[in-house]
Amino acid sequence: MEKRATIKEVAEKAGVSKATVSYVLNNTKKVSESTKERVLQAARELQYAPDFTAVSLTKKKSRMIGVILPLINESIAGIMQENTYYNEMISAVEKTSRENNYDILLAGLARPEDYRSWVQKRRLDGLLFLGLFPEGIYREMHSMDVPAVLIDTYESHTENYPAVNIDDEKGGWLAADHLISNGHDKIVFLSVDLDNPVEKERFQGCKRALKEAGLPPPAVMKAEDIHSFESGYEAGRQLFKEKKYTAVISGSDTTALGIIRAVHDGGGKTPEDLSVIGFDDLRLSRYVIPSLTTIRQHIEKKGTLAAEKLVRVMEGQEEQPEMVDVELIVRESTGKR
Amino acid sequence: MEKRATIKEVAEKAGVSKATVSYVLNNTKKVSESTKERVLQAARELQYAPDFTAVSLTKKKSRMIGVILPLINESIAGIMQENTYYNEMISAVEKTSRENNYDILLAGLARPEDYRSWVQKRRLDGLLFLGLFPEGIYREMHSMDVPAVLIDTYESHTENYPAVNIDDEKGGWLAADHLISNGHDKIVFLSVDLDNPVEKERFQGCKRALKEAGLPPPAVMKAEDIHSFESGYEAGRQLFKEKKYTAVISGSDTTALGIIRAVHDGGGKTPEDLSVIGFDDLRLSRYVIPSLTTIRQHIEKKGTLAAEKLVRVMEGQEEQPEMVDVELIVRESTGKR
DNA sequence: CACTTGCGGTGAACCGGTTAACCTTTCTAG
DNA sequence: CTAGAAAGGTTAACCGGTTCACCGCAAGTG
Repeated sequence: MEKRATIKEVAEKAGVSKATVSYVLNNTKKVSESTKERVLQAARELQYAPDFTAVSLTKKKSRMIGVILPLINESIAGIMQENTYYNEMISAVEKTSRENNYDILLAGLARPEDYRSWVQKRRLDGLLFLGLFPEGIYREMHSMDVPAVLIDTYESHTENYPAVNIDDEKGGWLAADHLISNGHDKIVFLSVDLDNPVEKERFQGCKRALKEAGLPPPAVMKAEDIHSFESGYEAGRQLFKEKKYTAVISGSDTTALGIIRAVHDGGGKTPEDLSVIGFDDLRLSRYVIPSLTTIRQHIEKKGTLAAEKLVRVMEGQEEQPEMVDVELIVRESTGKR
Repeated sequence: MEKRATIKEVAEKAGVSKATVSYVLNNTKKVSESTKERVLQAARELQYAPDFTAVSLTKKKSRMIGVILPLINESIAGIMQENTYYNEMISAVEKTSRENNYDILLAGLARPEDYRSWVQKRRLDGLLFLGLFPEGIYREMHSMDVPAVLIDTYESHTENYPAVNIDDEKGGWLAADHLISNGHDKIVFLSVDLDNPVEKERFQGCKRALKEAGLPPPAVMKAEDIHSFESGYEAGRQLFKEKKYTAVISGSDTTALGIIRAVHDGGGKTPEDLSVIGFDDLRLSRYVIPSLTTIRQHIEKKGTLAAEKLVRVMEGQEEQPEMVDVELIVRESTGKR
């Protein structure tokens, strides 16, 4: 229908040159009040909005930031469908970005080389990595000199990118300490991979708590992944069958829910048969039955902080890593031994 | 660090003109095998990826689609954090889009005029509306002739945009019928606004089921919104206090969870004290305790369908509305009267 | 009164691609 | 042997903005 108006049309309508229109709209050079008014009027009437693809070309800034999510089965669906952690994060990021006039592009990318070409193609001004990615990626990104902020990653991998973390060690400690003070001594730590820095930190925290209580390090049980209900369910089934432990520390609330369900299906009860402690404190965690004892991390705050940090980095400022505090939230899924 | 390579550099390196490079890369004109090889080689070595902002400018296509979410409190957070329905949808959309070489831009827009300028600024090739928006928006969009596909909206509003729906009437019917055949006759329908076409359809379905069973139309109870745990909790609290009804039909699984929790907190049990039936069948619905009886809509399928439809519309094809089937999933949150 | 200065504005190059029009060579056919 | 077509490239205009260099004119200066 209507064609979008261009700057040329606005210029003609206002009887000035393209340059003047640009100066007026960007407030980037002195223009007399009267012409300014004429230009603005014309722009308004034509419903003019500058074409960012053209602007990006000259300014070399797209005002878009890429938000990169981990893939499960070649798709971000795995993560977004199962674990609302990411959703809470994304919404916070979207909000902060919009407030700073950035649009966000959402993607899960498969092959490392896709990252580079994505950034190049879209001229992304910055990148937000949600979670841990293969190490090579960061180096690759670094070599193209694109601002980035990392969430939930540790220094060993970051190539000096600023990161936003939580205090995972403390989280692990809080979880273990809570269980210990409820009389548990047969505690198991559910883990996908203790080499993952996040899990490693949490595990360190657990160990420290147990040590402080004069107990040996916790047992470790392998899980398929840290995000899904199903992997929790599977773990829960085994734990309930073996009956070797009285408490389990799970990597996420989502997984905790799976464990609890498995215990239930096996005929057991939470926390009577198995105390379960989650991680994250998702929205739903206070509503499920039993509600989840969990380590709360302020997800929204983390997302906001990361986005703000990215904005500053894109503006050329130096930024330091930041650590968000965690907190133990005691609810119904854990109990006295 | 490294500057991104431009087509000019590739051309020089390969000893040909910019045009030739473009022809080779887009396979849009005959070029001899030998030159083609040289060009590809040069492109590879320089890690060249065409700049989409430049491409968009000439082709007048950005290969980006905008995904628009409803706002709660000026942010999409409200919806993404509470109700995973949207997340499941978005992931499906992202996947399908990527497969078709489109990137997605995520946004919740506040004022109607923002939509227009957003589309213009970003040169969006198409729009996906998730949910119902103020009527004026669609007209506005229509006037700019941008392809769009609507999800969960009904004709009265759509200005002839193709839409992807579920059979809400049937959903309502299935829910009511299930309850009736379990002996319930004091059923309440939880609703935000019966003028909302989605809710209206579901309510129609309920009424039909009750009528077919020789019962009067169901009572209606007002809820704050259809998406949040909290609005369910509030409703549940009241319902349990009044004890006038034996079963409630909720607008979403999220809300259902809130209801169940409220009953629990009041000292009651689900389904013994109140049968609760949800809508959506989210991932978590089979894991919570009690697991939710619900009307399943294949969310992922809906998202995929909608994205595919949008791709076709953007390619100039005519498209018809589509309706996805729903299905009753019986679990633990409903029981015999 | 001639000479700078400042104001308000314009022209044109440029960003990085695409593509229509055109130009050489070489091949084919009459 | 020559006209015409096909093959393989190149040139240059264009997309819609931004911005640098420059320009005309009125006001200020010595």
